[in-house]
Amino acid sequence: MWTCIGNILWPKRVAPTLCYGTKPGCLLKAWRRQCPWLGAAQRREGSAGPKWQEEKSEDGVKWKQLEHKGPYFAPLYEPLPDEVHFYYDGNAMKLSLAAEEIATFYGKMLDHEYTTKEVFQNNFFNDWQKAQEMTVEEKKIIKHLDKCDFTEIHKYFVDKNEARKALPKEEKQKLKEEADRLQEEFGYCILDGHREKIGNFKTEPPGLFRGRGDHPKMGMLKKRIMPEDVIINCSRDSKIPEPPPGHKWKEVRFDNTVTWLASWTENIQNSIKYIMLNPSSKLKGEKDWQKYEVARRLKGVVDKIRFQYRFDWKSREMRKRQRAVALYFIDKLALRAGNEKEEGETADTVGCCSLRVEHIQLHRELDGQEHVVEFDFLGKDCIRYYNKVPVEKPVFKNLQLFMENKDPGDDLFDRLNTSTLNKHLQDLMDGLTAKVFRTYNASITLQEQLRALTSAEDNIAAKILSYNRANRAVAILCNHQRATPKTFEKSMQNLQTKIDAKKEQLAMAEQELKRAKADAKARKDVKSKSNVDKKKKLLAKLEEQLTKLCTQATDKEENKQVALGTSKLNYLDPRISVAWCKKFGVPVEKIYNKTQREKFAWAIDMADEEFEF
DNA sequence: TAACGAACTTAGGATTCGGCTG
DNA sequence: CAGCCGAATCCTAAGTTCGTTA
Repeated sequence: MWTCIGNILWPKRVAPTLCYGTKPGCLLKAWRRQCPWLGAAQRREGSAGPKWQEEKSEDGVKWKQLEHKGPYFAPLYEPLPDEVHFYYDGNAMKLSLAAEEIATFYGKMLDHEYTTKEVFQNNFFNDWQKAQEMTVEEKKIIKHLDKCDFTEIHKYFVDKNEARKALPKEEKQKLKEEADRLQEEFGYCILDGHREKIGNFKTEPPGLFRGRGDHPKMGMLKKRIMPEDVIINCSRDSKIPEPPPGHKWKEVRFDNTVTWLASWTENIQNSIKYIMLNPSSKLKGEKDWQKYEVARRLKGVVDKIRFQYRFDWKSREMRKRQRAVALYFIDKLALRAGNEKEEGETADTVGCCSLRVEHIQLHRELDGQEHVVEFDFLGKDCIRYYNKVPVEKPVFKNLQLFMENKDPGDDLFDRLNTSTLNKHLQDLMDGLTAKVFRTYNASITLQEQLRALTSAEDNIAAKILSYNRANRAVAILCNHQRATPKTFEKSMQNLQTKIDAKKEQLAMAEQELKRAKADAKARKDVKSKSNVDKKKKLLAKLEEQLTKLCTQATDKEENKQVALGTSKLNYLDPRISVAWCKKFGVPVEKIYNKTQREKFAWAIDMADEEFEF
């Protein structure tokens, strides 16, 4: 009934239908009822009775006990050796400690494209010149960035890196052991009696802010986090973490309605950063499970919702029409919700609700298709979304209406925002928000594609290729892109060389077969006949190897700019993959690596081959 | 109801690892 | 054994969502 994964007992094969159709909150309760270390086992020990369980199901409570060591702080800045100089206007200049540290941030990045951007340079220079970073004298001298010469600093760090790489084995081993020791000391916490891995146990080191895309704040100084900036969260009765010697925490609090262990406010966007648990933890696993259960509930009502929004395309109310068209995009194209963003604070990116007129173009007819919408905008992380989509006629007509008398920079959906959209979705299904559609459509697509692409008689390699294709279909739907790997051309060439070599071998084998056949015909003895068979077999083997290489090449080419990891990690119900593995005899290790197996431990244990999303 | 803040998930690029090859 | 390459891991930015406040 129960099974131990890592150091946690999980319910074995919780029937997925058990919680189907209930509120998200009920999932947790069902889990708790069945999870021994949350319920029965504790009671048996007599340490906690029903009262404990009651407390546990208290609204918003995430844990009962939390103990940890606090975050790890990287060592302070080490000044440059005397022979490494910074030059201003051709003259060597010894900088104050603070100013020098910031100079090294820039120097280290010299061969990065960032440092060629004007915004980056200006932001850096502005922050560098601030009083608390540069002394008055330094500020008097250092007036222009283009007179600053960081090349010696840059070289120093490049050399240092090389030296580290060239270190003898034992030295490297020592460094590794030290890192392991840190992981051991700071990398875990005790949550409700179980040792759980922390996701990010180090505070973020200082440096220059690297925003994505055209970020107005790129190059600004990201300050060093000190214990005095950090809030610790743990249980009241636990051993309170010790701040580093000579320091104090900003605050120690005991809030069991949140999941973070420590937090601080970051100085670029003034937002809060958190130390949280690793995805392998029960806390995160449970959350993940819930997420997919909500998506599965959407499966039950999605037809109704689709009918409803089609109906709303004809509504008298503009508000409703816009909502219905937006929802159609979110559903059909898996667009993100698209919150409004503060102008000038971040890069100019949009999602569905924040689309502007300039982001779409309408074509009554395009490439032989009717009512085509051409999307072209920058989404999350400044990744371009470009797509030409034939839409249903009422959608097309509505879009024309929404765009009437508007400037390119105006909102397409001017009567809509994410909050009103989500409010509406909440009415359609408990727990439904815009992002659930992405999860649902991703997972259902994987399931359908796997069904369509997998043949039971295929070998393992072919099955994995099918899996990757299904995975890729989802990644394309969700627009998960990556920069073409730097080594792509080269590795593609290598593969091509292999293919060519194989072809040559094949041609040779063919000739040999021909010769063997002729020989057999002439001699008509057993030996020459068996030789023909041998050559035939060799030929078949080579042919198989060639097709394998060719599929590999196709796979690689198709994957050039597609990132499979994001959907695998965040959108695909792992139980679909696990069930597929079991059904087709594919070892789960072929699909999930070690980290992924840890994250999806709950699903690997729970799903049998019958599982259906 | 808009603005803000908090908490959490999702994201791609950078860095490191580890196995293979010449 | 160095040097290369793809995979794994690390890193932290950038989203979504929801609750609170003015």
